Amino acid sequence: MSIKNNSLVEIAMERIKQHIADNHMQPGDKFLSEGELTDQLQVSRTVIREALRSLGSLGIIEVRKGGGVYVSASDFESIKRILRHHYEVHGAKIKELVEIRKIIELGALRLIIEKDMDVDADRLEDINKNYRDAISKGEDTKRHDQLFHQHIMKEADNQTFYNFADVIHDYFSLVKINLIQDTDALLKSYQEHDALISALKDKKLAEAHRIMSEHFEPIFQFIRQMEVQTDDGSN
Amino acid sequence: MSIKNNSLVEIAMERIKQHIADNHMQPGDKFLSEGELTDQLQVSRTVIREALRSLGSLGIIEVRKGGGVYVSASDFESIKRILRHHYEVHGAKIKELVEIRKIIELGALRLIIEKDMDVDADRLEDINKNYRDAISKGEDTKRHDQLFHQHIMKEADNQTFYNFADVIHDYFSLVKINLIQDTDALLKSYQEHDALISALKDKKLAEAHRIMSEHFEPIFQFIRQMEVQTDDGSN
DNA sequence: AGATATAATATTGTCAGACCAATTTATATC
DNA sequence: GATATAAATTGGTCTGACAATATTATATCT
Repeated sequence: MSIKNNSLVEIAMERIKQHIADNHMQPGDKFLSEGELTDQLQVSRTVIREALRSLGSLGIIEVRKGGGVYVSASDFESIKRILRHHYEVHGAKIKELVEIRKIIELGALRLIIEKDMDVDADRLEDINKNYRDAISKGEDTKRHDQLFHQHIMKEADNQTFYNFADVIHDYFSLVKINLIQDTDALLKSYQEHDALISALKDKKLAEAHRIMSEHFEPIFQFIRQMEVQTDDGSN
Repeated sequence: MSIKNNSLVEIAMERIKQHIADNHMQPGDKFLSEGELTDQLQVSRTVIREALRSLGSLGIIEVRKGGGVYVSASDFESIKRILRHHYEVHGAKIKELVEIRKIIELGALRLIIEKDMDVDADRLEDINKNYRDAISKGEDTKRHDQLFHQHIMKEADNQTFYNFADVIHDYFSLVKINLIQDTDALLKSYQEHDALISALKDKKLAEAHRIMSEHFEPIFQFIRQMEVQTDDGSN
């Protein structure tokens, strides 16, 4: 409150946010139109439009041409956009991102087991079977692998955690990695998934952690190789 | 690329971002003015202004009245802003956030020990001594506690991880928790810090994890109490 | 009466021009 | 060469207009 917003646009943004919060508006609810806002806030349409445009790009509201203004579904799409731009301009340190992903996945296992959640083992095994089929048929395996890990995240029963993990994953997916895995490596990956499911069923945290750590080894090894090749001090 | 941007504003935003990325512009660099942009992109000033306003709120550029447009410092300040908005409008689930913080801190310990980093034990002990002094003097202890944990994050030698941890911490700090700790609890916290330093020096991961988990217990206990009190189904 | 097509209205998108406010740059003065 | 003043640049806000799209009301037909 003690912050003085110089521009009318910032004041308008604040007022609009306040209106959403005060009225406990939910995602999808229809908001005031530009005209109603100009009347209520007593500023020009220019100001209202810039405020709405900003809030739109922040993922707070959604403006539909001809349709009006709506409270936005509050996923973290705008955060992903920022990180995408950040990556395009400044790049990313792949090793750091993989370390983060490992921490997140280990964390998910911990949440599941410490909170004594019963995982949907059937679903996980189903996903993993599709993974194995894709491997043997030589199809695209990446999708199935991602689905497996994504589903583990979901089992952690923590929506905020899941959202952040999703943001990290989106950030990580920008990095193009040329890690080619042969069939043996893929089968090993499949077996690790399987062992992971067992460990989760038996609620053995240390075991699950050990398997997951092992599961991350190939990519760390790949990174180490890349670092040796390009030891020119860039990054 | 295949995404069709309907509005001119979105196209303009894309072009502007592209210009920053292509020219490898650094934070602080002067960008094109509104006039120059209207000339180059051949759209009205309205469109340019809404695009710049959006990019400004995303933390990609900074617009100074009378001074021009500048490439913004690219830390994660804008992400924090989004989460603040998100919190103001939709609130946050404190339990989920604490779980995330625990995962992050455990992850930091893992990084330090697995990467065989030698922690700056002197610095950590120094910080912790100040923490103890504040406790005995009845001063504000929170700052010292935060400093300790923040410094552990830094020791993990992963800037991206540190940035994300900082974002989470900022998000968490929005939640007002009325957790009053008496001197005994605070002293226990201090001793755990001390034990943590020892475990890090000796590179005992399991031990460090055990202590950190114990360190998080009081707040989890507090949350459980709150949940019992307000079991009316709201969140 | 109910479904359907059409017209009217509401709402957002873009444009142009004007003026104010703040900053930056150029100029004049000491 | 330093300083004060004037001019030019640049962003902030307002107004009015028209286009594009979506929603709502109306008329029409079965």
